[in-house]
Amino acid sequence: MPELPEVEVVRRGLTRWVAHRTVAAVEVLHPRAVRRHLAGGENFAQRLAGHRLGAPARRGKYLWLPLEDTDEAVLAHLGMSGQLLVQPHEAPTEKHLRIRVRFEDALGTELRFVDQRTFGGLSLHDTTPDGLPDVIAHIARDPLDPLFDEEAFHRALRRKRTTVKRALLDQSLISGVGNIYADEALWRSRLHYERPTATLTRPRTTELLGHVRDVMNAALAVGGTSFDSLYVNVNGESGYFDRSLDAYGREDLPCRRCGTPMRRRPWMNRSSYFCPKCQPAPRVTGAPAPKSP
DNA sequence: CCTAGAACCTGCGAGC
DNA sequence: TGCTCGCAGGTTCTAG
Repeated sequence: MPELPEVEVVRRGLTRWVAHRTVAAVEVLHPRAVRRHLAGGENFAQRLAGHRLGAPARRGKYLWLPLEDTDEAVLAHLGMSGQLLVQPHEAPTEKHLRIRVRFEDALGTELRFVDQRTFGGLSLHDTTPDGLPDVIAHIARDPLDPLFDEEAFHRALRRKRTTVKRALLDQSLISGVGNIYADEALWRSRLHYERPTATLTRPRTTELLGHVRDVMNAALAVGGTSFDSLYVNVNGESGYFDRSLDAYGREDLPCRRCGTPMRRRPWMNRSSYFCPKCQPAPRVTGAPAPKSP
């Protein structure tokens, strides 16, 4: 499941293999893969052809390739199963190939968007003066962004009446964190996923953010090794970081800190993994805090 | 306005 | 063997 580190690995791959190449033709093989491009697949293909792609950028789980001669960018989101692959023309067509991008040069490779579950997609958008595609203006900076506003994040946590894992997954507060790294950072912080955000002190927020950054950087360091010359490895499922996970997927296995069996709880149509001893449930779950003095 | 929960989608593995 | 069902989950939409 691609979260920030996996998307960053893809961005680096695109920087090396796709940046500064000129699009010759685009083939859209599944309409859902361009559903964010409201004018449709044909329009997407036509407007991309003939343009040179710039250096890929990323915010959270979104990445985009600016067009070098206009104020537009190709926006990509991998959803849960999306892959951006650089393949030789002659490579067999993947079962779930959704979009193919051919280039004018003679390098012999093309860019493929492959996506089994079709939650991801590509689209073309105008960019704001700071280079951000306009449709992701609501996405917060991610914790690896030097301009991430930690103080504003903490104030938002204090203001909201929600729980800490919900907040970590709220891309308008902090971007790039998904279910896996949320559970990892919470385990490292010894915080239960249902801890009300309004109870977090400033040092606790700082500690939590530190763990979010640490676990993402650790995954990123490992992810960098898993890609070879013709293949932009985006497959979150193959899981090079799997062996380093302390919480996610470890139901009934001993906590790596205290040995207590880890637990899994259904949570928002997915799962939360945690240590019942290191991460005790908050005493007042869901009790509304007094709003005015 | 704010928050919680459902819907979207497909393949895989477990259980019968 | 072949079927059903639960599960995986990021984002967006809707209901309350």
